[in-house]
Amino acid sequence: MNKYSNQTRILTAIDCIIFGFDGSDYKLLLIQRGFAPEKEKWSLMGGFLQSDESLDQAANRILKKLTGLEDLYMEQMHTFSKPDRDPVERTIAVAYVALIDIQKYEQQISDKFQAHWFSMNELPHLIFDHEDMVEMAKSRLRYKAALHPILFELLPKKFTLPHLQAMYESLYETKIDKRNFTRKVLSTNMLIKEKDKDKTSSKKGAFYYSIDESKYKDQFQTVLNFIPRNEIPTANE
Amino acid sequence: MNKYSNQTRILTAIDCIIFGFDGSDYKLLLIQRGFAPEKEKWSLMGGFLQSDESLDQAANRILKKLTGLEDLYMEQMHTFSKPDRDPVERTIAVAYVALIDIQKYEQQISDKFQAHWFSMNELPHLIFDHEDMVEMAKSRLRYKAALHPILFELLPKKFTLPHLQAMYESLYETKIDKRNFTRKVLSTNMLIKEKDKDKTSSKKGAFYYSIDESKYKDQFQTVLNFIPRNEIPTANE
DNA sequence: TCAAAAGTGTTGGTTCTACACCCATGG
DNA sequence: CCATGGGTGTAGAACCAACACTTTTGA
Repeated sequence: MNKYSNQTRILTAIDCIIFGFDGSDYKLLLIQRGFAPEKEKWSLMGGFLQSDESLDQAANRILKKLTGLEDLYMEQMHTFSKPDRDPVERTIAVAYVALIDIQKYEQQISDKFQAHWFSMNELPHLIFDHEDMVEMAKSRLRYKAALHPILFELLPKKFTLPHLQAMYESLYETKIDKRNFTRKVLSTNMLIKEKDKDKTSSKKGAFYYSIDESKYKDQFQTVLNFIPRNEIPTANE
Repeated sequence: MNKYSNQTRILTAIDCIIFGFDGSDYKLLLIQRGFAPEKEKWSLMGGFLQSDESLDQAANRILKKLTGLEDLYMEQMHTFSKPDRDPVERTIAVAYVALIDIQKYEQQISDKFQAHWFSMNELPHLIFDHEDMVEMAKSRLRYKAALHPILFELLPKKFTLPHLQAMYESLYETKIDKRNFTRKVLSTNMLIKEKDKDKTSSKKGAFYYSIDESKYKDQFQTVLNFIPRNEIPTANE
């Protein structure tokens, strides 16, 4: 097999920005780095691309190893490449964004790995350019969630309308009228009303809803409008 | 300097999908590959990432070398990584999308390089996974252009409203009502009406317009609606 | 003089936002 | 029995899509 000559071969890392929502705050799943440099500092979950796998495979491998979870919503976000971004050795990093249901994660594993959920507004300092990655991921999430029902990936199987609304209000740091919000959300027909109620946050209790998976998939790419127009953010990057 | 051990170091390529619009058709700028394998086959403009540059720098370097153009609209799209995508040697490829004004390109160079504009619907076979890249780029362009005034990057300094409308109609393969279209476009205040007319495509002639750069930049990230709702495509990827 | 493309307003339907009160219940 | 959060309808404004005729002028 011929080879390209006189070209630079470098390391490719994969870093995962993992979002969760606990009912009132957005969270990021971070780990304490187990090796030098920056040992014990907090970082995104990451690893190196191996010779026989694609980036998607690598991202799934890494996420499974560190959280035990598979088949998550995950997509490639951006490749970071400043020559000095890793002081050890030239490395480019492909950032992936995953959205996961915190409850599922907590059932799956507890502290097998030194992973920890941090509130978005109480993040520790992160190594390398991981803070840049997080910023871009937040901005992309805000952009995308304004147009597509992507935040549903963060929800547990059963959730309430107030829970859903809190998720949008928190992401956009705004208040939304609950009558308008309910009407818009239900008009998509993506939600199925359950018979039971969540009584943990009020005496009256709020009905649970679940996702109608087939309608959800159909409509995933359609452009929605859950957020009032003037709250739509100023796009990605 | 310590190094990470036992990790795979691989080549990183940059490939550029370069869109143009000639007044009636979308075009892609392709080159005939000058080295084996697949010598003389058509391919996207590409090159390898060097040790001292970022991906953005590399993409600009490659584009300048091959077209002579600088300061183009260009953004990173996606990183392709199937292990066997390049039969010579494991290589990941970061695809960039550029939008350029064909007229500017034609002034700048002619055939210094074996580059050629192909109509989107008459593309030759491309090497490796370049056809996948083109498909993704088309789909992303359709998605993004439905929401942001990004197609303006394809226009010459002076253009007419029928020209602009043809650009949208061609991308979405649809007819748009010219009264509604004109009203929407002008209501953004991004266009400046010139005093002269383009008489090449009608006897009456159509007034030239140009971009109000500052308003364009302000509004680049706002969500527009030039395309009727039911023509908006089904999103990226 | 006529063919061919440019330019221009209105109306009806839909969608959006703003807004306030009653309901159910656990304590 | 009352405090707390859940649930629901309407009206006015804004926006959108559909629609047809007049203008200009080179050939």
